[in-house]
Amino acid sequence: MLELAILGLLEEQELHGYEIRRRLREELGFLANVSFGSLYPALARLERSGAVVAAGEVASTPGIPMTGSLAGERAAFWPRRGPAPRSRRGRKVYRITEEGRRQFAALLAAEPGAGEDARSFGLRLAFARYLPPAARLRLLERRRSQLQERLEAARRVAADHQLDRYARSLAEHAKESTEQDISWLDRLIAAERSGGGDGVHWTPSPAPMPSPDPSRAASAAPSSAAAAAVTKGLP
Amino acid sequence: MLELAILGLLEEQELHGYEIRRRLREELGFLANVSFGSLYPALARLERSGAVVAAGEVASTPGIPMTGSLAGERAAFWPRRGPAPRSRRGRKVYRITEEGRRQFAALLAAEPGAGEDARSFGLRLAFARYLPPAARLRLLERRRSQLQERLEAARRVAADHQLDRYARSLAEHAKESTEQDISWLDRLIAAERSGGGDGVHWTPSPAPMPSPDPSRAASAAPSSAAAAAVTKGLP
DNA sequence: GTCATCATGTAAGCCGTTACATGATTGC
DNA sequence: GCAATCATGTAACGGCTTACATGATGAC
Repeated sequence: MLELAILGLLEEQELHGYEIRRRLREELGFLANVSFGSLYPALARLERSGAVVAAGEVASTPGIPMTGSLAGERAAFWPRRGPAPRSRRGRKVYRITEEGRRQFAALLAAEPGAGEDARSFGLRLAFARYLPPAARLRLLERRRSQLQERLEAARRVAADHQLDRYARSLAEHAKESTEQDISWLDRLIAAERSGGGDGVHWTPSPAPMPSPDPSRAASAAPSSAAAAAVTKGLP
Repeated sequence: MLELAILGLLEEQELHGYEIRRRLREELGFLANVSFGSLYPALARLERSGAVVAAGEVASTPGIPMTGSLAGERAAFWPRRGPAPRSRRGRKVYRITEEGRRQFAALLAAEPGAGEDARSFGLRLAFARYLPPAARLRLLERRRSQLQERLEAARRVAADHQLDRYARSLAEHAKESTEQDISWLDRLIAAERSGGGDGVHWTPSPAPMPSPDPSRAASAAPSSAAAAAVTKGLP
């Protein structure tokens, strides 16, 4: 989960840990309170598995040899957006690798058996543009059928006469918001079926991206995949 | 959390582990997939801490001495509701104690600093009838202010032009459902303020309940505090 | 010079999950 | 007798949180 979110953010641009956390908090509503205690170890894992590299290390991609000037090398990887970097030491800017893109695509497309909650779905939807249209549709429909089941359960509960006012109100509210979630999904699915074939919204994730062009970090970014809390899950 | 849910269910009637899990799944939408691997250890902890006792053991409440016939003693604690008990061995029927009621009241009233998510709130609301009116109001208002903050964050995100269609849709949906949650809460708060003072809905939890009357298990129960998933949290 | 913020990390521990192991009861 | 369901538990492990430790930079 965290890995997926991190890789998704890094698909767009290079970032350092602190900044990743800020985006997680401010832009993705779910995962709002990931702490450094889980973020940094996650980054370390990703680095060990070869999914990301810390800036300055040009990975094993040949063609861009190190100059020998570490400082110069690192300077080239400072994030360009935002106010000029203020602190320039201690920051470890991470970049996603080909292997990382592969992992990202795999995580994104993974169809988790039972453990798909709203956070997981929301996260995947936020990065849905990296998903091939068919997988996107499956994601939406899988979610829809889960919500449908939940709706039926909610209806059963709400039908219980014996609930006190609080439990009843809770049950009815649950029923109603599930209904609204479903109709939202239905709109998304319809849009996907009709206009979806245009391919406009598919940025193939494991794209051939042979030379890690530094200018990409500065210019690419259709902005962060942001999207606040669908989840009632967190604060 | 789990402890709170278990104690809440046991406030109403005696139950054995398997049945507790069934209710958790079917009636409380959150906590839908607690597994035995967490449920049984939780029950064991509660038993060790004196919050619950297994049927047959009359706790340290004097006045109802053991007859010596264990089988007879246990028979008196089979749950009376539902179809006649089919399997009659291996079941450990738990009953809440005075100490358990104390713990329940404490857990229910606890004001968790930051870690209050929808599950936690939903659970507390489901058992809100055990909360004194003032605490109930605080619970609702605390939740409202959290949602208010979330709404503002969601608005900021939704205002971002650069979102792709999926992230945008997600952000807008999040904004709208948060708005609806807030207006639902506002209705609850209003109801609480006006009609709330009647005391009708307060069953003081740590009530004096000196002799554990077996008939209570059969007759009391204003039904389980049930209420399905407010949480988008789980399946 | 000191405070707030930025920035990275480690250690302990909680809470829960999956998977495994066991056995009784009922229906066929 | 066998399978399904009911019923209880243990063991290993995973992920995330809290709390702690450290230090650079910039503002005042």
